[in-house]
Amino acid sequence: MSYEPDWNVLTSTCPSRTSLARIANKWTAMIVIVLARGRTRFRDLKSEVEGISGKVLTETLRELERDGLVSRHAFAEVPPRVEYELTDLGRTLQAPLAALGQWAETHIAEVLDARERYDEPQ
Amino acid sequence: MSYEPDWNVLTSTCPSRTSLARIANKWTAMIVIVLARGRTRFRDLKSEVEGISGKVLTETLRELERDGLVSRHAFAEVPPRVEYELTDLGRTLQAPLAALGQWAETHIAEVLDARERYDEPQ
DNA sequence: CCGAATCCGTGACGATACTG
DNA sequence: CAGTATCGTCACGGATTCGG
Repeated sequence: MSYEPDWNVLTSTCPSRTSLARIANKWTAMIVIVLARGRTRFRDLKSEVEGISGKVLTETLRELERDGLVSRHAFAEVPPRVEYELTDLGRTLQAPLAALGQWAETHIAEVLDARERYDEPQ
Repeated sequence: MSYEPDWNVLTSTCPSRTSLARIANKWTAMIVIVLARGRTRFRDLKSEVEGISGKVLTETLRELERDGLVSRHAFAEVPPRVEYELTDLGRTLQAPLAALGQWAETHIAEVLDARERYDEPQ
């Protein structure tokens, strides 16, 4: 669990970059932000992360499950019910990704101003 | 500068989501991590962010400049020299994105273990 | 030579239809 | 309801060329 300085995301062949690619992603950020509130069913996740398609939600959840960040709980019912929740490892991502979401919301006014200035040089 | 609760990255039409999409990105994260060390020229940026193509680096820097996170300084020399640095706004992103990079490096062993378990169920 | 534009292939993403 | 499958589109990303 100690920090391993040999791993460097800036090195193209370093495995840590594959992990960065997964977590530095808008869908991942939004899904983790919602899952931070607690165990959530697929359907609710889909409606809370507005605009995500079922396909992309499924794929992203699979990758997060594969990386050990999310656990999947399926119930043998009709209609089916599947719930997802953050693992202990996933919960360590909660704060960093919530910070990104907060940043976007807090600084969007400055960003929009900058875009205006950039888009109309005159 | 106060937090504006009307802005919500989970809402598909909220402008803050476009900002999240830009910052929750692996290339953005790596570029900001390198720029955090100080003003850097294009060529050095390209070699420090291993594996990034010139095209993607140019495009990402343009978008970061447009969003007011990075400033561009071009010199009329031969060969050309262009330097990039974080703006004040961009520096507020330094900590959150460095945290993501740190997370990837710190937890990669656990992630790799999880992948192994997921990929060979037996 | 460095920075950026151009060309083009691949893969991500969304929409729809269908199954258990 | 929770996927899976298929397809069409389009942005991302790499290789190459251009410009200064």
